Amino acid sequence: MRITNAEIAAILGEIAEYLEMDDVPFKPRAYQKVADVIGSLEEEVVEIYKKGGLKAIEKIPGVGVSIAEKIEEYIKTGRIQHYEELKKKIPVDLRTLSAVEGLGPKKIKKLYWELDIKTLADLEQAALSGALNKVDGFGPKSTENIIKGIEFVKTSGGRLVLGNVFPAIAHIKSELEGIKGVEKVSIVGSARRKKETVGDFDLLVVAKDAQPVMDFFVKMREVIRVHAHGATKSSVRIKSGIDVDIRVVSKESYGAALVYFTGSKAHNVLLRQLAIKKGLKLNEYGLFRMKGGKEEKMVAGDTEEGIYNTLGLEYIEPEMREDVGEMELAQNHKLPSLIQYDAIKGDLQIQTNWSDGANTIEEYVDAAMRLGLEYIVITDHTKRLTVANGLDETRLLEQMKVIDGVNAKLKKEGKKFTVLKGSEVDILKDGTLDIADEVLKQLDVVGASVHSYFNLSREAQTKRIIAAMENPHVDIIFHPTGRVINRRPAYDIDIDAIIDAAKRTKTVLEINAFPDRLDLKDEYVRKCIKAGVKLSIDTDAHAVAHLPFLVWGIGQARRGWAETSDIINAWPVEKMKKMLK
DNA sequence: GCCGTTTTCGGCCCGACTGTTTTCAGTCG
Repeated sequence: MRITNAEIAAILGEIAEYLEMDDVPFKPRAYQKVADVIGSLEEEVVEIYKKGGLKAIEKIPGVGVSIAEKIEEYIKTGRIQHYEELKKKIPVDLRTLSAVEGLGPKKIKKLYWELDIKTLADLEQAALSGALNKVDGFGPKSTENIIKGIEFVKTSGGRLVLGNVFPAIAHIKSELEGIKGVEKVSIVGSARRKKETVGDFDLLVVAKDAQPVMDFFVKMREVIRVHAHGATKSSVRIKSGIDVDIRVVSKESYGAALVYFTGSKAHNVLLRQLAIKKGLKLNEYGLFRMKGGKEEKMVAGDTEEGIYNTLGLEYIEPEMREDVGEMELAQNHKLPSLIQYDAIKGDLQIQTNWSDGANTIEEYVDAAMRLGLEYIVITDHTKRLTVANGLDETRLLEQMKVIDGVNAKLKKEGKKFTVLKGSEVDILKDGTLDIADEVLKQLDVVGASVHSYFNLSREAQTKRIIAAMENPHVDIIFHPTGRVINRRPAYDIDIDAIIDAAKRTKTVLEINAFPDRLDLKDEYVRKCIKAGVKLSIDTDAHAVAHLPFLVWGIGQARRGWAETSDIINAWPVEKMKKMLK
């Protein structure tokens, strides 16, 4: 069983919480910081250790001698003595108890000492029996909130897929925009950074008078619970099970507030530290020049650009604000120029009712034209995928003739839109394909993907996919890692070997834009770009309603620092066709 | 416990809201 980064991050995070319980100064932050870094690290810590030993571990940002030794200890022995000792002292299910809203390390410690509460079940019993009420600092209100918090931990738990819950927040945004006196409403937080999953939504509102906004917000029809209802800040849970936080600021502070509430937290900490170095102070109201410990003058605040520029930085796009090296690039004015949200010219993966899609080729053409695309590629499943009514060679050839007909009609009507011929060919267990080469070579775009034998060994799975890339007609590997967020992990593959092979065979790797796929994920996108491997952004639409999913794929590409030159379907179609095999 | 173009010692990001404490700690983002 491999030791994962998530596992190491979780333990370091728990150490931070234990230290917090004892009011240890500064160490909790050091541990928490490393936990965050490792939680979002590209490379497996185990691999880093295998390659470079203890010294390599120490090179991870935030890791010094002491934490590096603890990580080594964990890799070698499967446990960390220091952690075991902390846990022995207060043997509680820290992870689960911390997940209860309003419960932090101090309260967890207190409840353990006073009532011997170790688990969520203990906590629930104490809350329901009224025992909780009698503990100093816990009143009836706390008990009530804890009962609700326990319910949420039990039923939901975890983050939701951004693309799936986004419509709910978009609706709330438009409702708020209708309130008199509201000048602007922005969706901020991880949703603005286009993280693939979100724990909550954050909204920023510019309005002269905050009270009417607060009152409207907590009384909206979709609200099922109000966590907080303050003068400028409120927080609720809505019917789709997600929390929404709102904050009202004045126009002068809009840029500072955007920066602050967009995050990430780690990115903000870096900005603040930079401000201090320059004798400034940054908060959600603005950037201030300091004198004798007091704010002397606001030097920026109404725009994000103003904040970044005054700090000597190039403007950093939200999708890059993750403390993964963007600050240094911004200081040196070397940020990549990210692909724009309107840059995609055609969709390279679409399933029609020839296989398991819901709509006809013509219906996709209409919908794609309305969205401003210039072309689409029809890529129905092939014969091995019988459940999807996959096409064999005969039906595929037949479909090509139909597409010729559609194009002729478009031309006759004077429409500048093209339908390209493609396929989503199945990669069989041994890496061969389920459609003959002489048919594949007649297609404009051949995508190949894995839909079976997800559990092959890393070696066999990697070899299988590379074999498909070596086929002279395979242009793109669709959803290269096969993960489905919150449902299924990626197949076990050696991603570096896949990327090397893609480079060597001039095969494109897909960024599948379907909200719960987003496959490749952001860190692999960055790896591809570093390696010079080209990418495509495709919806994998199974209905015309899925075509707008492009936005999630573009978001993921931007999180991977992709530029227009990296994404083949952002190029003129002729240039793209020339690049394909 | 970590870190360094103000430092190898002495710092370490900042503010709102809640609940219960009669003046503020804890939690959250």
